[in-house]
Amino acid sequence: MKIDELDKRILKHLQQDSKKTNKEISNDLGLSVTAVYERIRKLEREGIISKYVALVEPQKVEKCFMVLCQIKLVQHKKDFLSRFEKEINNLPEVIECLHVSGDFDYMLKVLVKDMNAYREFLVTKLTTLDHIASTKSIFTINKVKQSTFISL
Amino acid sequence: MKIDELDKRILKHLQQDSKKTNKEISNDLGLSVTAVYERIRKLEREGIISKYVALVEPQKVEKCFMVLCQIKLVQHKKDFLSRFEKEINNLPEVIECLHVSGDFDYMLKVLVKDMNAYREFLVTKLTTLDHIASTKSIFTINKVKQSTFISL
DNA sequence: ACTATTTCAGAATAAAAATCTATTTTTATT
DNA sequence: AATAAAAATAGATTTTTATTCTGAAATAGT
Repeated sequence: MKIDELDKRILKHLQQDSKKTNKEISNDLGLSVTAVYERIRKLEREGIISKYVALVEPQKVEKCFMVLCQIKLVQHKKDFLSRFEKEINNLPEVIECLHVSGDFDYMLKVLVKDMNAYREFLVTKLTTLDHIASTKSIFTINKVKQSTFISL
Repeated sequence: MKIDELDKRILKHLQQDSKKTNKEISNDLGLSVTAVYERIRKLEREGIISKYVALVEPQKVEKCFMVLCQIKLVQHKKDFLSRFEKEINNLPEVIECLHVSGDFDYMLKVLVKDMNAYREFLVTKLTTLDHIASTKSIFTINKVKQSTFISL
C-alpha cells in the first residue's frame, strides 16, 4: 500500500496519542473528519496500525528492574530454536526476545520488581529451559530513552 | 496508590487493546460502566497509565532492520553522560537507549530500513557524537517476542 | 476525453464518553 | 459494635465522538 504524507501525519498523531479525536486530527491536516476517519480505518485494515494499547508506567507498578539477558544455546537446529522461542513466549517477565547475530544467540529484555525477583526468575524459569548453554545478565542503570514511536 | 485486582484486570484489558469500551470492560468485571470509567480516570491521573498509543507495524513501513548497538564512552563524568543522553534523545532512529552495567555503557536499539540506512545512521549521526570510545553492532535476525505488556 | 475508482465533505445516526445524583460500600474513629 | 466520613458504585442524562450515508470532487486508467 502507498502511504502518503497525510497518512504519515495521521500516524504521527496516533503514535503519540491514540486518544486524539478525528476532529483534532482533521483540524491539523485540513481535512474533514470523514476523510481522516476513512484513512485511519484503512491504516488499520492494512495492518499498518497493528493495535492500540495503554502504556503502563513501570515505576508505578513495581516493575522497574530491567535486565538484558544474553543467551547462548547448546545447539542451533531449527527444532531447538523453535522450542526455545515457544517457551520464551510463555514467560510474562520477558518483554522482548530477539534472535541476534554475534557472540550469543538471543537477547532478552526482562522486567521484574527487583534483584530478588530476577534471581527467582533466573533460577525457577529461565535456566530450567532446555538447551541453554549460558546466560549473561546486563543490568539497567537508567532508562535514557524508551519509545514506541516509529519516525516516518 | 493501592491498586487492587479490579484495577489489574482493567490494565490487562487496556494494555491489550485500549479501544475496548468501558461497557465491554464492565461486562467482564461485573461492574457498572461508571465504576470502570472512574477507575480508569484514576489510573490516568495517578500516572499508572502513562499514555495511549497506536502501534505501527515496522514491516509495513520499511523499518524492519533492527540493530542493537553497544556503546562505550571515553569518560564517565556526569557532564559527558548527560550531553550524550541529550543527543541520543534527538535521534529518531534510536527507539531505546539504556544506561547499563557491564562491558559497555549504553545499549541502543536502532530501527531503520536496511543495512544501508544503518551505515548512514552510524556514519552521519551516531559516530559524530562526542566522547564515544567505541560502538559494537548486533543485528537482529528475528524478532521472537516484542511486547508493551506488563504482567501484574 | 471518458469512465471507473477512489477520496472527500457535510449531514444524519449510532455509540461511547462524560457528567450528575442518589445509594451503597468501605474505612476510620470512637 | 456504633457512628461518621470518605470512597466507590449504579442508573439516568447529557455531551461528545465515532460511524454511516449520500452525493460531489478528484484521480487514475484506458
